[in-house]
Amino acid sequence: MAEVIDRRALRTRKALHSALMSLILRKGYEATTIQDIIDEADVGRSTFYGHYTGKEDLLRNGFQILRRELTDAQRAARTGTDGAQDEPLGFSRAMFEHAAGYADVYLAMVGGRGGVVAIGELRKVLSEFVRKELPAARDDGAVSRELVVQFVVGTLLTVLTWWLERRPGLTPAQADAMFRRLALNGAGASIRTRSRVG
Amino acid sequence: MAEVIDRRALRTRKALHSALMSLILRKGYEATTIQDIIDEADVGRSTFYGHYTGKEDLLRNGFQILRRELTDAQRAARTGTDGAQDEPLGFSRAMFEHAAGYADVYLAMVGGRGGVVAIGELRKVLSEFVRKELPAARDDGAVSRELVVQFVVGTLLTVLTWWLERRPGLTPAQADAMFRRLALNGAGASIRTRSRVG
DNA sequence: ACCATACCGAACATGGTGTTCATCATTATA
DNA sequence: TATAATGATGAACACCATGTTCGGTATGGT
Repeated sequence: MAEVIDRRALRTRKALHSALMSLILRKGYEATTIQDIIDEADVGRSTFYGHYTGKEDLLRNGFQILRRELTDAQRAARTGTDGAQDEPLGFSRAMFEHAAGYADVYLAMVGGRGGVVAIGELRKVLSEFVRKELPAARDDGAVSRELVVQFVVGTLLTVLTWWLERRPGLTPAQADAMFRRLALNGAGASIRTRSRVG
Repeated sequence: MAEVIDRRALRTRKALHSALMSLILRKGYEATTIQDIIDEADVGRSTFYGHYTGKEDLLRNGFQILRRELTDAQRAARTGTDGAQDEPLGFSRAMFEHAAGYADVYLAMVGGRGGVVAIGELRKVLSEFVRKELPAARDDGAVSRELVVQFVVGTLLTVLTWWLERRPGLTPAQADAMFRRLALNGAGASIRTRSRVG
């Protein structure tokens, strides 16, 4: 659909996307105006509207790219080191690796800077992956399947945000380990100090 | 600080708060303009700016009220049914009860409708409560204390959102039970269908 | 070299913002 | 009940971002 070929158009779109990222990191999505974007990207006003209907459209468009990249990374990881592929929540490692490579982009999305739109889109993309990873999960009466999906996505975002904002020194593997521990076993072990397991 | 006494001022502030809530539920926080608010509340433009510096200020102000109410509900629950007070995460029950009573307000805050500001403020308030509840949690090398706090708050918001938006029929006690299960034990039991515990 | 097309930039109407001010209404209090 | 204080009103204002249009310019594909 709508194959873009002309170099000029590609140049413009890349400039707009990267301008938006810079501005989100600098002053947040909500506070960023289209005027800011076209100034930062050095692009004419009418040119912007020739490509996108507004800043929300521009942002959403970026997520299509992210989704593609993440899917590819997923596939690569799956075919690469086989063995760890059918672990529960085995998809997360590739995501943390990807986030390490594009830390600035993820940082722009996460933690409020990207506004409701960014978090919403990110949740949507991650939910797809999580659902794919929990195909046969039984819906035990206690906790519904969809709640489990939301819980896992929420935990993923919590660890991701905490990692990028407060412990950027950790390796993707370390962040992933914390995510798996919390998502699979909860925080009980870190909370119950005096009471026993039973 | 700044004791408000005059009935007229109270009337105006209440009208503005309730107008904002209605509008958030109807069209979302971002899309709501100050013009909308003063129209809905039937209040003069200059009157609005006499009380608040903008819509963000109005929203933030509402959270001070929420925090007070929640703290009171907390205290009441603690003195009322003693015995369950020192359970791990024992604060959550009172919160779910409170949310049931003010479902429309919570619904306006949660799930994106309230914008980044609302979620941020809600996180801040809830974080305070969670930190108070985990005073002596040991910082085992695996997962840092602050990450645990963020994880618990995130899980709280996940369950809260899911409850209000998709299962409004459940009782506060049922929602609370799901929260405790996920926060303390994780989703491992709901995910691992074929593999054993070891 | 040609032509399609992407970009430019200025101009425009529209609508929200935040402020000021003179006037009117309501309140607390004597 | 009279009065002084304070809050509410609504119109007017300059300012800025939005989204659209259009004639002219450049760069790209072939």
